[in-house]
Amino acid sequence: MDFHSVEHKWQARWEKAKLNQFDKKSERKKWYVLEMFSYPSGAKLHIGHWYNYGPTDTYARFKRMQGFNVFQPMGFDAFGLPAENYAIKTGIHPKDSTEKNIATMEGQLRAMGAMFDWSAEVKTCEENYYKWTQWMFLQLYKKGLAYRKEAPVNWCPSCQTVLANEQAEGGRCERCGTEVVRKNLTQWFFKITDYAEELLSGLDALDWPEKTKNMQRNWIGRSTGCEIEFECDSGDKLRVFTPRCDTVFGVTYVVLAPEHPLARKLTTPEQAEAVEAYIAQTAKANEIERLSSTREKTGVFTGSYCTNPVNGKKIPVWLADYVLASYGTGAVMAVPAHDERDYAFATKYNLPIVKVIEKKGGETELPFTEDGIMVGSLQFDGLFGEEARAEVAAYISKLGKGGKKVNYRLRDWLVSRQRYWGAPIPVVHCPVCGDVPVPEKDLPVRLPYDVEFRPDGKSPLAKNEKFMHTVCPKCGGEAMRDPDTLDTFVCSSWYYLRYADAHNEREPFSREAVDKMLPVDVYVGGAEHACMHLLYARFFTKALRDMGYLDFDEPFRRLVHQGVILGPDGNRMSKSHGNIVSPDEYVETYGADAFRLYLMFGFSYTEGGPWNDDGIKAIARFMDRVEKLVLKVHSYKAGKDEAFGAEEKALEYAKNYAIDRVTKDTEAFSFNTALARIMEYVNALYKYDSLAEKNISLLKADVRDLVLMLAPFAPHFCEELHEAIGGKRFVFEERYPVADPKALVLDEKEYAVQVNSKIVCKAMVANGLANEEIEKLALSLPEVQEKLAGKTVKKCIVVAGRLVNLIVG
RNA sequence: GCCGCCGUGGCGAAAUUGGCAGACGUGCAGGACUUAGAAUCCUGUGCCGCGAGGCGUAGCGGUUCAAAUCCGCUCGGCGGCACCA
Repeated sequence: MDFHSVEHKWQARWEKAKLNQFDKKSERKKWYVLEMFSYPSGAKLHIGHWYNYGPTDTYARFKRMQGFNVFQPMGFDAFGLPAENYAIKTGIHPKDSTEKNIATMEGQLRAMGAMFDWSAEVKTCEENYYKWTQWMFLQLYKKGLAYRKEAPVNWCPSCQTVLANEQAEGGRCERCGTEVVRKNLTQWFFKITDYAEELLSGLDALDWPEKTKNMQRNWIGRSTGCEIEFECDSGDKLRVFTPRCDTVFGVTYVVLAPEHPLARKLTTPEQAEAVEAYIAQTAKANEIERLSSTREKTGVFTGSYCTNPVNGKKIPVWLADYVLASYGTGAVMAVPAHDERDYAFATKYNLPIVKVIEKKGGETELPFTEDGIMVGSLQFDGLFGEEARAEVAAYISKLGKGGKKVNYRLRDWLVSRQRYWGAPIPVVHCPVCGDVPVPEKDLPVRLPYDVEFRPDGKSPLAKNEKFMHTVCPKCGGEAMRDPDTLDTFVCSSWYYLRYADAHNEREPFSREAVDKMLPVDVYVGGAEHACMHLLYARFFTKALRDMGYLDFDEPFRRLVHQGVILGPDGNRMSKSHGNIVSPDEYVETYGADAFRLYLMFGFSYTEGGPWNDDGIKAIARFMDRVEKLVLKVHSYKAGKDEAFGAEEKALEYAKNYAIDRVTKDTEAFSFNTALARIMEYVNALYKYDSLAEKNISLLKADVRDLVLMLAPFAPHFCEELHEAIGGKRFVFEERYPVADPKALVLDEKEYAVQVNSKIVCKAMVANGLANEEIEKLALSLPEVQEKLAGKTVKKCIVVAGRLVNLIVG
C-alpha cells in the first residue's frame, strides 16, 4: 500500500465530508476528548506530540465508532516566554514567529490524520481570544478574587529583566549566569486560596491518577492546628500557628520571619544594629537559598519578650529566616525539645530546651517529634496525641488566646508578568481614582505590535507611550495602563470552555454551548501540569460557577497522563544529550499509521520508556499481514450451505474474545494489550484460512470485523481496506463491533489440577459442572491418583474456570 | 528529609486484581521456499539439567490451600515536595 497517497486521499475526503467536526445538531451523546493544546515552537512535531495525540485520537475514534458524538478540538497556547526570548535573540517579532510556527504546526497536525475539529480552533494570542481572557480577569476582579500587592520577583541585574522561576534555577540567570536578586514590585494576584478547601475535597470524586491527586493534595497542603496568641511586654500581640499545640508548655522562644510587620517594632535600641543588619542580609538572599533546608539556620534576638499564655512564662522573641512570612502568621512558637529545626536553632544560640512530651513506653530522645504523652504541662499531663491537642486547643480558645485553625500551603496565584508577549492586564491606574478596571465594552486592551521587547530594565509595554497613556474610565482624567501582561496559565485556564463556542463574538462562550458540551470527558496530557495548569483550570471553573456562568464544579472528569518517550539511551530527549529521535523519517518510511501503531504497541501508554527502532518493522509486517489477508479473503467466492462446526465456533470465540478485550483495553488507554489481542485475532484468522474446508461467508464477515476493529488504531489504512472490500461509507461511520456474550461461552475449559497447591496436570472441564463433580473428575485422573496414594483428601478448592486444588495429608 | 510510584526472560512488555507467571511482539536457534540472499512461512525458545526433576517476578521474612499481586524490613530506580512550624 502506498501510505502517503492513501493518507492524503482520506484526509481530503474526511475534510470534505466534515467528518471530524462535532455535530451540533446530533442527538447522539456528546463525548469531549481533549488533549492539552500545543505550544507553537519553531521545531517540528516531536515524538511527545505524536505520543500524546496519536493514541488519544485512537481513543476518540473508537468512541466515535461506538456511537458517541465526539468533540476533539485542537488549538495553540500561543503566548509565552519562548517566543519572546527568541525575539530578543533574533529580532523577529513574537507575533510573526508565532503565527508562522502555528501555520507550520497546523499542517503537521493535519498530516497526522487525527480527527481534530479545526472549526473550533483556538489561538490564545489572537484578539478574539485574549479579549475574553481579559474579561475573565475583570470578572474575578469584580468578584473580589483579583487583588494587588507587593511581591518579590527574580531580577537579573545584568540582563535588566525579570526572570521566571525556571529561568533563575540555582539562583543564577539562565542566560548570563549573573546572580539573581529579589526585587519587590506591586503585582496582581488571583485569590485561589479562597477555594483551597473545595479544590482539595473535590479531588476525591475525580477519575484522575491517584498520583496526580496526591500531588495536588500536597500542593494545597492542608494543615489543621491551633493559633495561639503571645502577648509582648510592649502590648503587641503575636499570633503563631502550630499543628502541635500539645507542645505549648515547651515553648522557650518565639520566632518571627524577618519580614514580619512587628519585626522592627519589637526590636529594642540595644539590638537595633544587629537586627537591621540581619534583615538586610536576609533580604539579599534569594528565595532559592532561603528555601534550602540544608542551609544552617541563622537568627537574631530582638531584645523583646512575650508571655506564654498557658503558663505565664516570659520568653524571648527572635527573628530568623527559617520562618516564612508567607505561611500561617509568619511567626512560630519554638519548641526545641519536639521540633528538629527549633532544636538545631536552640542548640546553636544556647536557648533552653524543655521536654514536655514523652515517648509511650520507651526512652525519649530529643528532639522527639512523634506523638507522645504530655508531661510538665500542669492539668494536661498524661494526655496523648490527638486527644491532647483537642484539650489544649479548647483551653486556649477558652482563654481567648486563639483556638483551632486550618492552614494551607497553597498561595495566591501571582498573575502579573513583566513581559511583552501576553494578554495585557485590563486595568488603568488613575492618580485620582486608583486602580480602575477597563470597562468590558472597551475590551480588548490591544497588545501593541510596535514595542521594544529587548530588555532594558522596564516592562516592555511600559516603554510604549502610546499604549501606556490613556484616560481614566471613571473620571476621564489622564491615567496610565498597567504595563504588565497575564501569566500564560491564565489563558490555558479556560480554553476548554472556548472550544465549545470558539467563534462567539459577544461572550467568551454561551451558556447553551457549554451546558451541552462540557465538562471534558477525558483529558490527556503530560504529568508535568499536575499542580499548576490543572489546579488553575479547576479554580477557574469553580469561580465561574460561583459567578453563574457554569453549573458544573470540575472541568475534567477523567484525566490520563501519557508517559514520556525517552531517547534510545534511556535519557530524556534533549539537544545536549544528542539523543533526539525525530518522527519524520519513520513517518516518511512507514507512514503515519504505522508510526502511531508502534507508539501504541511498543509502550505501556502511561509509562513510556526508551525509544527502540526494532518494533516499528514488526508493526509494518503486521500491517502487511492484515492487508494480504483482507484482500485474499475478499477475492474468495462464497458457497452455499456452508458448515458451522468446531473450527467455526473456535473462530467466533477468537473474534468475540478480541472484540471484548480490545473494547475494554481501549477504554482503559491500554493500547499495547488491545493491539496484542488484535494480533492474536489475525493469527486465528490465518489459521482458519489455512484449513481446506472453510466457511467463506463467515470468514468474510470476520475479516470485515477485523477492519472495523483496527480502524481507530490505523485510520487511513483501514479506510482504504474498508473501501477495498466494498465499504460504501467511511469506516468511521460504521459501528464498532460488539462482542456476542453467547460466543464467549465455551463448552469446556482447561483447568489446572493441583495437589497441595502444586500443579499436577491439566484437565478439560465441561462448562457448568458442579464443584463436587469437578472434584470427582480431578480425583479420577491418573496423575492425581499417583500423588494421592495412601492419603486422604482434606479439602478441595475450585476456582471457577481456572483450577482445582486438592489438599491432601 | 518527607510523600508517592516502580523493580517480572536477551529486549519492549502481559497477567481478568490473590488462582496455570512470561500473553503479544521482538531477538535468537532449527527447518521450508530460493542458485544465493532479502522477504515470506512453519517449529522451538524463562533458567539449570541428557533426563526424571528442580529453581524462578530485586533481596530477606510473614499471612494464605494458593502471592509478581497483601503485610514488614533491606537494596536499587523514578517522580513530586522540600525549613509550611
